[in-house]
Amino acid sequence: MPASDSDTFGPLLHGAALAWRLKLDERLKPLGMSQAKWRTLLHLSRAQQPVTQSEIAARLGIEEPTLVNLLHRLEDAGWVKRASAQHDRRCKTVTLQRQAQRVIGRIDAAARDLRHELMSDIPRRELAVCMSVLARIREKAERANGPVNGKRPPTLKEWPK
Amino acid sequence: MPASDSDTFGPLLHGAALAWRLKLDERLKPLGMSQAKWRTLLHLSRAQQPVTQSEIAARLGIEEPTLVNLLHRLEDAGWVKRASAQHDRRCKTVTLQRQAQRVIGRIDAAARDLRHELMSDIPRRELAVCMSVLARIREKAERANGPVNGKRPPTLKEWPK
DNA sequence: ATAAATTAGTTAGCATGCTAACGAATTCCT
DNA sequence: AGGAATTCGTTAGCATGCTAACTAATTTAT
Repeated sequence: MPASDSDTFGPLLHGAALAWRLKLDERLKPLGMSQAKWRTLLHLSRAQQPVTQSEIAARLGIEEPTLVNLLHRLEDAGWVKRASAQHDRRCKTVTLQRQAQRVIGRIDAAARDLRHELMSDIPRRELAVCMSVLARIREKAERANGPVNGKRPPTLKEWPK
Repeated sequence: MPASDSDTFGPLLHGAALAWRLKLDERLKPLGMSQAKWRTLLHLSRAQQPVTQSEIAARLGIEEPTLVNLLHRLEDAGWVKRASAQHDRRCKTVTLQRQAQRVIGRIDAAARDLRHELMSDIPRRELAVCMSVLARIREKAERANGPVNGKRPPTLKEWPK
């Protein structure tokens, strides 16, 4: 079933992304997990060194406040622990709890299964084309003559009045 | 710049969708608009007949409660008005306000411009392949052996205790 | 005719994302 | 040394999506 003309690119893109996330969330829910949380844990489990919040945010491609929120939920549920770093008291290091290390394999498996189900019968070539298109679009959307000033406007405190 | 192997499909898909939405929101913000609101208005402006909420939700591919929320904001901002339908007192019809009809052209233009900027230099063939891949993935993610029971569980009231 | 089922919309509560603005700590520059 | 700038994490407030559970109205079936 080819994508019809009435199905324009924008909605199709958003719809596919949303449907994927919801389906994964549905599968992970019995494990007390969700996509965003899982991606975070996955990154932590791969890191050899202790990791700071800004590193995680950068790696996941989300903003710091978003991550703070996410970590709150992960911490409340006992998946991770935060501690102040000694070398720099601004930083906090985030580490996996025991429980998380034990369960993470099963969670990864569920995510891998879904990925396989969704993409396995799509020819390699088509997938490659699709990815390159998406990469170009994301690239442009992230640049695309944004607000004229590349720099953020000064904070109120800097211009006190 | 081809999508690298390290950029796996999932994050790429979500990233592209998010980046697109944020960029459009950024452009529409000066007009007091956003992607979700604009899609809703667009549908209303195309409809010849008065439209009910469930029709809109179905057309936009979102759930009813999501739409209720959206309409609240649109109504508060004076873009649309809701009224009870005569033929069926359960229904409400949603109509565009004057103000909306006047501005909607400019909003569409902004959305069209962005679409053009993001996709214009991508070859037609590649776009078609990408869309067909996305359609297949969305399709499967929406079905993909969900919760075993195709029917929703009964409400508490139906099984009073 | 009436009890049961369905449909339309709502409310409540959550998840995931954002920007703006801020405090505390560190680094940089003179 | 000391003020300015930067960096890290936070809070507050919003937007967009979801599911669960509800009320009110209508339709269906007995």
